[in-house]
Amino acid sequence: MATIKDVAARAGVSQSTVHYALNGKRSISESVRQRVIEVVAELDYTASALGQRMRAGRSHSIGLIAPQLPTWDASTMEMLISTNVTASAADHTLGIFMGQAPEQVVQLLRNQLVDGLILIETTHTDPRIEALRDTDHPFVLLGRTQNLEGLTSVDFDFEQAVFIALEHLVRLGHRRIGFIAPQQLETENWYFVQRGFERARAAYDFEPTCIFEGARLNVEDGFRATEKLLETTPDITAIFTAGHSHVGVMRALYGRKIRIPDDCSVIGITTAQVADWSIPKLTSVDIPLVHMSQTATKLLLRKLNGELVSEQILEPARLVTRESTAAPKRH
Amino acid sequence: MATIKDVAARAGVSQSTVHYALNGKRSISESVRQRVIEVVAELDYTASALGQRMRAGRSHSIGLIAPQLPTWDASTMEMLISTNVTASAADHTLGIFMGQAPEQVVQLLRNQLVDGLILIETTHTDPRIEALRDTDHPFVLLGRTQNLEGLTSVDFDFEQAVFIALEHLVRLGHRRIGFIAPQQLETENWYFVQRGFERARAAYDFEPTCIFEGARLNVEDGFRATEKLLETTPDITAIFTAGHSHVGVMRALYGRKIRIPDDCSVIGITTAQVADWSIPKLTSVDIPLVHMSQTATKLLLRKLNGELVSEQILEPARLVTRESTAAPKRH
DNA sequence: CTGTTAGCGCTTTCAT
DNA sequence: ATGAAAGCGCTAACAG
Repeated sequence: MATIKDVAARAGVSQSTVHYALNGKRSISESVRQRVIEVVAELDYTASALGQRMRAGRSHSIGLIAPQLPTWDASTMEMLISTNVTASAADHTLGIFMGQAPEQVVQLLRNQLVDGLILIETTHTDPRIEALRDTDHPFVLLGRTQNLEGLTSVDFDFEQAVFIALEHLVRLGHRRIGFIAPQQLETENWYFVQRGFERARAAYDFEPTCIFEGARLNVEDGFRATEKLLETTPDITAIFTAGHSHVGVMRALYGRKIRIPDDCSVIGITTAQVADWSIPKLTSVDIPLVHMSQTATKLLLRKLNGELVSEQILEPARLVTRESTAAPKRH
Repeated sequence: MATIKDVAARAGVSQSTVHYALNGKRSISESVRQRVIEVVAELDYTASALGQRMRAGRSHSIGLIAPQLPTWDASTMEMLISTNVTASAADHTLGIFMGQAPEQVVQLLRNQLVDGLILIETTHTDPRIEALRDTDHPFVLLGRTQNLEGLTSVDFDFEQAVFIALEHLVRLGHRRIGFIAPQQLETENWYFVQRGFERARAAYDFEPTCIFEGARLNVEDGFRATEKLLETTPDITAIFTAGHSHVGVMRALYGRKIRIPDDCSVIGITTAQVADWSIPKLTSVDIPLVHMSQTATKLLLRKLNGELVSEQILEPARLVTRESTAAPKRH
């Protein structure tokens, strides 16, 4: 591989001349510029990113930190792609780091493997965050934590999401509602889900049957929870759920020949892409995960440029009515 | 951030002494070693990966090249995680690059952004491969292409997979079989799927109804295909499908109150994780994608270490019987 | 057992 | 308008 030195030698000019001829940061006579361009083509020269990054003292890559080997689903994928695209557009590489101990996470920054971090699946008291808090390394939360003082975060308003989902069902006329949620008590989200539920309980008159199933809401969990639900309370007219689990919920309903939404409505909290995927399409409080990931990445990139960003962004919840909810049929 | 220079100065020794004290590649008196360790702790020194990589002339990262913004599903995620874990274990970062033009792909290697590449979703005549063929940059295909001469690849035996899936159905006694496949005629896989189908046709006596739906097999495509299938040939007793689409297939069957496997068997080609996810669990020719990704990554890492690897690995197809297939009921 | 020095490829300051 | 030289942080060859 040809280096800038080779080009300089062959063109009979200095390294800096080659550099400036290619970058236009100072004036170069047209003849010299032409000669340089020529030699660059001849030797098939490309500036080494390694050298550039070395010189700049920045690795030009950012790390996405997941606490453990994730059972990632389609929506996590959306987040990953969005983050990657945003980082790429700003000439940054995205590295994914899973299951690292908090000290290892800090180490990534200290040895300049990455310039900054995006933390996902944050918890109420997150050891990663505590480890990073005192350092002045740039990082952004995609999620929230107990004490956001001085931190930068992007999260979805889960409390409001749960509230308006239940509100939607109540306003359609539903009174007996199945509430399916995971037992991920440690996550920060769970706290807000509970709050949203309590607020809806206080504001509206309905009878929930709560089923707590699984640590994360996947298809199987949704199925099992619905089976339990229908055993306990066969007369429910609507089911609330979240994540990817509505697929399992619908499967269980189909299996018992309960039509959606005619006999039972289903409402969820998930991304538009996942909601559109189910049959019938899921009425959902859509999490704008692509947008949120993009926002988080952009905030981090601003930090990397030396801006002092300290912003807590809470993405508002909006209901999107699709095909899975309707008024309950009167007896 | 403290550098090796700082440590050397503070400890009153030379840089190389610090270096060797920390790496043990040459003998150091115990007293000096202790002193160095001490200062390292004091200054909180960590070797910069940037400097190391610069010096070594290797970026220590590998690129995963997807031809376009993918509509990735759970199985792609498995591949991604497996690749990442394997690369991490060998101290390499994984970068994901999507939708790059062939020249840009080569550029990644030329400017030393990555040391090697893993290409996924390869096609019969793949411009990325043609662009890379003449260069001596290390890369590995996760998939196949028309001319594998001199290339390194890891792929699944789709031809055999289709054959044994159909064989399984025929041996159970099925004769009227729905065959659902995507119209991804350009991919290399498709070619082998066709061959497997033809071979089964030649070997066994059954009447297929073929439905070609969608460019990639997702849930919605599977649903639509099954609806078509049941309109055309309501008396089928089994359905063959692939990818993630069996979820849609099952949904359509549920909707028509057709029981699985009692009234209709469903067989697929997908990963074990995805197969276990459905209800009932899918009988499937499992693609060992995690293992394949690991193999591909390890092959690439060997190439990066200068080994001359040129291996075409074809992972054998094995059927895993789960809950979605049974003998057809006699009339 | 330890120190000196060169050099990876680049950018930028300083000098002409 | 151009060149010379320094230096980012590291490793390793060479020299004691």
